[in-house]
Amino acid sequence: MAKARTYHHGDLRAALIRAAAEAVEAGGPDAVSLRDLAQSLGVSTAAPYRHFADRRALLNEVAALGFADLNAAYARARTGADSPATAMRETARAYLNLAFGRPGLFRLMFASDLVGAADAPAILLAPAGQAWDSLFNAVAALDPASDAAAVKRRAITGWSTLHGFITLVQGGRLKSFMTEPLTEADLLEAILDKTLNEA
Amino acid sequence: MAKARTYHHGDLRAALIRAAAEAVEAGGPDAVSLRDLAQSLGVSTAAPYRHFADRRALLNEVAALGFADLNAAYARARTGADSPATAMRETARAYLNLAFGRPGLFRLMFASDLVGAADAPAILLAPAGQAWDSLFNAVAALDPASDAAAVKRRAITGWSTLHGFITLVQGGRLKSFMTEPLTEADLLEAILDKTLNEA
DNA sequence: TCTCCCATGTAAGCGGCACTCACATTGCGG
DNA sequence: CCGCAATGTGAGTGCCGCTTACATGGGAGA
Repeated sequence: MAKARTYHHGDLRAALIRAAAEAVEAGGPDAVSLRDLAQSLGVSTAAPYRHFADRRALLNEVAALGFADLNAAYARARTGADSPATAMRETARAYLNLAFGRPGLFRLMFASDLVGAADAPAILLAPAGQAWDSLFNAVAALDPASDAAAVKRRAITGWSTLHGFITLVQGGRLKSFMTEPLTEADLLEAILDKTLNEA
Repeated sequence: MAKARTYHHGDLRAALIRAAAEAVEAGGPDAVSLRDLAQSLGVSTAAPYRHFADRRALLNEVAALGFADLNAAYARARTGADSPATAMRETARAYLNLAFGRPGLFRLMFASDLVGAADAPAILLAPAGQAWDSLFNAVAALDPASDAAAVKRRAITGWSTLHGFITLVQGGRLKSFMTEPLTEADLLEAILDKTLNEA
C-alpha cells in the first residue's frame, strides 16, 4: 500500500520506524544507525531528521510499539486464564517471552538509557504505565484483601526477580556458574514457582 | 610518584586506567572516550593503542578493578559477621553499596556488553568468579544441609532479585510507580528481608 | 485549472569517534 | 656507547549524529 517507489517521496516516517524496529530486533539499540536506515530506504542521510528530532526520538517510537505488544500479550494472559493465579503466571510468561524471544527489543525497552527515563515522552509513558497497571492488577487479584502498598511491594519484588534473572542471563553473567545439571530453563521455572507462590 | 612530566613519556598505561576509572564513575562506560583520555593526559590520540588493543580492553581493566573492590567488600562482610545470616546480609549490602554508591562502575561491570561476556578475558573471569564464589559460600553457610544445586538456585534467585531491583531503579523504570508512602529505600529493605528470610 | 506554499527531500559539511600506519624518539641491556 | 625495542606522534580512514542552505513537487485555495 502506498509504497510508490517511482516518485521521490514515500511514507518515510513509517518506513523508518519499521526498519528501525527490524534493526533493533536483530541487534539491539546499538544496531540502529540513522545513516544506514536512510541509505537502505534510498533517501539521503538528512531525510530522517524531517520526521524525528534525533535518534532517540525514533527509538522511543520503536520502544512504544514494543510496549504495545507487551500490553497485548498481557491482555491475552488476563482474558485467557481461569483464575488469578494462572493469569499471574501467564503474565509473567508474557514478560519472559518478550525478553527471551525478542531480546534486542527488550533491551531497548528496559535496559537502555536511550529510552528516556527522566524526560520520558508521553508516547512512552502511556504504554509503559499501562504495562505496570496490568502487572499491579494481576498481583492485586491474587489477594484481594491486601492493601495497595503491599501489592506494590509484591509486584515490584517479583518483577525485580524476573528482570534481574533476564538481565544476568542475557549479559552472560551466569554462564560461567551454570554447571551441568542446572540449566537456565530449570532455574527459570524454579524462579517462577518461587516468585508466584510467595506469601 | 614517577609522574615525571618533563619528558614525553610517563606511566601511560596506569594513568589511562586511572583516568578511565574516573570517567566511568562519573558518567558510566559511555563517558569513556580514548581521544578524551589521551588529550587530558597530554598524549596523542594514538598513544593509548600502545597499551590497550581497543577501548574494550581498557574498560575490561577498569571492570576488573571494580570486581577487586567488590571482592574486598565481600571479604569484609564475611569476616566482620558473627553468624552466617548476618554475613549474608552484609554481603548483600556490599553489592547494593557498590550499585548505588558507584553506579557508573556498576553499570560497566554488570549492565554492559562492553565487558566481554562470551569472550571474557581471564583478567575479568578470575575476579568475577571469585565474587560468585563468595556469594555461593555465603548462601551455602545459611543451610549446610542443602546440596549444591539448591544453593545455586537460591543464590541466583536472590542475586536476580537484588540485581533486577537495582537495574529497574537505575533505569528510572520504577519512578512513575512509586507513589508517596513508598520509597525506594523502603522497598529495598523489604526486598532484602524477603530475599534473606526465604526457605 | 492554475499557482504558490510548505512539507519533504537533497548535497555538503561539521565535529567527534575508534582505530591504523608509517615514522620519530628515547632509555636500557649488551 | 650503541642499537634496538618500547613507546609516542601525525596524518589519515571510515563511520557516526546532526545542521544548514537549497531544491522540488503535491495539494489547497483563487
